[in-house]
Amino acid sequence: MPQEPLVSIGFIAKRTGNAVSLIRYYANQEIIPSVRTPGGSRVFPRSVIRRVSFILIAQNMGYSLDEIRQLLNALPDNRTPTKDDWTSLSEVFNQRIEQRIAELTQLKSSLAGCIGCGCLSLDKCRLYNKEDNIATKGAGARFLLDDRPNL
Amino acid sequence: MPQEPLVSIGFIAKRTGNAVSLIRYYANQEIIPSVRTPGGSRVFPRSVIRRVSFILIAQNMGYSLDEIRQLLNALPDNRTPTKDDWTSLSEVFNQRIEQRIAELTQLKSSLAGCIGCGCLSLDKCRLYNKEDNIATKGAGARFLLDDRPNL
DNA sequence: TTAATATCTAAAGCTAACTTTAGATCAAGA
DNA sequence: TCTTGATCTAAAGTTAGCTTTAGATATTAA
Repeated sequence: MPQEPLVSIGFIAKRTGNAVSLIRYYANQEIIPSVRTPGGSRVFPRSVIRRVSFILIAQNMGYSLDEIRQLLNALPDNRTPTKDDWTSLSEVFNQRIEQRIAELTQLKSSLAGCIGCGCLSLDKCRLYNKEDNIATKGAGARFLLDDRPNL
Repeated sequence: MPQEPLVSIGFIAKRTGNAVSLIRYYANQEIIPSVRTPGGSRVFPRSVIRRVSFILIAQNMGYSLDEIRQLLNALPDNRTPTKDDWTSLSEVFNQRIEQRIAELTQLKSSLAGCIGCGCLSLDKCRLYNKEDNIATKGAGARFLLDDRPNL
C-alpha cells in the first residue's frame, strides 16, 4: 500500500493560507493528525490540507472547533477522510445551510411585520426569543411573531 | 412635552430577559442611554427595552457590539429611535439577511460541486477564500469555485 | 427601626480561538 | 563550519462579550 507523502508544518500553513501557529494549535488540539520526525518536528499527511480546508469552511458556517472535532471524529475509524466521507460530511453541511437559510428567511419576514410596526418590545412581539438561541443551542433559533403585533 | 417614564435597571433586565450585569455592561459601554438618580442608581427611559431588543436581534444576526453601536449612532441626533428609525434600520437588516442568504446559497452549490468531487483543497478549488472573509471583513465572503474542479 | 432587597464600583475571571514571546534546537546551504 | 531559517515548548497575551466577586451604599417593606 502506498504511503501518503508527509509534509512540514510550514507547507501546510502556506497551502492553506494560514499562520504556522494555527496549524500547530490544531495539531496540539488533535483536530488534525501529525507524527514526529526523529528530530522532533511535526509532519503531516498531505490530506491534512483538505482537513484544514474543511475546518475553515465549517468555521465560516458557524461551527465551533469542538463541533468540528465531533464531525470529523464521527468518520469511521476516525480515518483520514475519503472522497465518500467528504460527500457525507457535505450533506450534514447542506442541512445546516438550509436550516440557517430558513431561519434567516423567517427573521426577514418577522422584521417586515414587526419592526415596521414600531413595537419592538420583547413582551409584545417576542421577535427575539431568549430561551431558544442560535448561538448557544445551535438547534435553530425561533423567531416568534405574534399574529397581530400591536403598536 | 411628555416625559418618558424612567425605569430601574432591574426592570429592564427582567423585561428583556437578561441579567442585570448585562444591562449595566451596555450602559457602561454607552450603547444604551441612562441617567442617575440623586442616590446614584441608573434609571432608563422605557424605550431602552426596545433598544436592547434591537441589540439582541442584531447580535443574533452576527453584528458585533461595535457595529450595532454604529448603526444606532447613525440615527439623527442619536435620539431614541422612533418608529420610522426602526423601519429604516430594519431595511439595513434586510439587506444583511439577503446578503447572507445569498452567500449560503452560493456555498451550498459550491459544496455540491466541490466537496462531492473529493478535491477539497485550497489551491485547486478555492472553495474557501481566505482573502475575503465573512467574519473579519463583513463585506461578504466569496466562495469561489473553479469551473471544472479536478479530482 | 430593622431587615431584606437592589444597586453601586472596580477589578478580576471566563471562553473561544488564536497569536506572541522567549529561549532552545534542528536542518540545510555556502 | 558557520549561519540562516524552520521548528520546538511552555506560558503568557489578545479580543469580544460577558459574569462574578467583594465590599459599600441605597431603597423598600414590615
